[in-house]
Amino acid sequence: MSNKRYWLMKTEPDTFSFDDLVALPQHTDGWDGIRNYQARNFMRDDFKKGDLVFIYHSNTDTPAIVGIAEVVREAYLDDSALDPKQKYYDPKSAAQGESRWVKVDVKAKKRFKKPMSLKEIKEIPELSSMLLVKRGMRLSIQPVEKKEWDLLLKLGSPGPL
DNA sequence: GCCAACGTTGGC
DNA sequence: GCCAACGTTGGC
Repeated sequence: MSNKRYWLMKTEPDTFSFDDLVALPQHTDGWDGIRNYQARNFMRDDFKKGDLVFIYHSNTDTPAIVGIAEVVREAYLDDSALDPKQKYYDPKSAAQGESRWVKVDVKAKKRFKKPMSLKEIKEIPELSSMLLVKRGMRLSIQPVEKKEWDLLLKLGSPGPL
């Protein structure tokens, strides 16, 4: 487990919040609906069981990192792409008969006692390397460096769910 | 393979 | 609601 990696996943709290994840059985859900190749490739090729993930609320009043989750199941097919009734329906996948997208299962572990807002993160020079603060960076799944992770952990004071 | 048009993201 | 940035699509 020495090669554990760290990640950040965005979610829009109006659609699916950290609290929604916590409320589920085992605090666990499949992270489906990712429809971007770069994000998919991270999940498919690099996400390993035991990796840790910051959950980030985007497109909301105060965008912020709000908690921590753990990867509990590695990549498997995201079949929500095949169902026309689903929000994340993907006609191309349906035409192929197999989803081109994948999901992983994540389990909520800790809640930041002090959510780290995007505004605060931007004010910390040591975090200027984060993809999150780069202009125009919309990637919904991003790698996080260990030193960035450790600093955010210290600042966010993670506690029980 | 190029690239214009279009759709989405997401901060503000 | 605005709109810049970016990704995808599809005609050629």
